[in-house]
Amino acid sequence: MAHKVRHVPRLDQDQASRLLEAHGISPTRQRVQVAAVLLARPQHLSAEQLLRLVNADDERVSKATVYNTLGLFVRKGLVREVVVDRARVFYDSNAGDHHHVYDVDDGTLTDLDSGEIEVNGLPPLPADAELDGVDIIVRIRRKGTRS
Amino acid sequence: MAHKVRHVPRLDQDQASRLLEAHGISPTRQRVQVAAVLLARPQHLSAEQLLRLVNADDERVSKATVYNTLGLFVRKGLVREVVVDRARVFYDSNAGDHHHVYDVDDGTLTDLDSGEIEVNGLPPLPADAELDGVDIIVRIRRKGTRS
DNA sequence: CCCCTCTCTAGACTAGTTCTAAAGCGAGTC
DNA sequence: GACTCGCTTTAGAACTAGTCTAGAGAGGGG
Repeated sequence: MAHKVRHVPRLDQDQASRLLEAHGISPTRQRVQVAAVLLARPQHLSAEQLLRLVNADDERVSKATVYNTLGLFVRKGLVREVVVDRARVFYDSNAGDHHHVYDVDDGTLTDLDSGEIEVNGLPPLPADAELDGVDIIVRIRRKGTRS
Repeated sequence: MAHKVRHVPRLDQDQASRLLEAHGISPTRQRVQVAAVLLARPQHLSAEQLLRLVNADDERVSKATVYNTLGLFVRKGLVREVVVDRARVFYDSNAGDHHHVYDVDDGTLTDLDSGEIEVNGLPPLPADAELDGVDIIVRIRRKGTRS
């Protein structure tokens, strides 16, 4: 049992570093770890899941750093924040233009390619405002779970 | 200073009661108070704002009751819950089909008539699922506030 | 008047997130 | 190599929105 096992899929460090730099983020050890886990594949993770996953192997990144890092990644456009309900914020490793289907009953979030959906008739914005994004969340429920 | 002043716009009690009953909610004193304030006009209030407003005059409704009552109103379709960001859940006195513009900088929420906006290409749902709703939030930012 | 059910309440509790103050790190300079 | 400066990370405390609990109240039959 002495060999090192990685339980969590990760990008390799160089690849993660390059992604950070490409977004103007200086690649510290901790940021690279967080990015390596979150960006390993298309997925939606909460801050806490990510904290657990990052520290699941030998790494050590503090809670505060995970939160700071996620905030930074979002501001820099590397990942996307998806707010689905009161108690659930997900970080989406796919920052591209797409929307989500949220299953209210089991809490899962699924991507919706933005090619599949189309929005027309967005109103003109106030002159001093600019568009930050359009979030569409399609909420579904298992049949018969209405109160 | 001895006269009773109502600082907060409210529906009259009978009207509020009737609205509750029409949605299958038994009109207790507390529920009527909450409804009278929230439904007085089209608006978006957080649970805490509502708690303060309801108790601003002579009324007394506890925090737990305000939360329970809002949850009930949402389940019964009397009001709508709008989740815009991590720390902000609004209750919308307009439960009809419409969407929202959220100003990221000042935290205000504005209605978008659903006639103005149109969504096409919603994917087919899984067989055992039904649509709970489609939320569209257009996020705007004052120019030059990008980090 | 009693009982049963539903509702309300204060206040304790929880979870998720942010804050704080101190320590660590790394890139340039001498 | 040692010094400095600014940025980053850290542990843990603090904060906040919301939920839970256990007991009190209210109202409608019978």
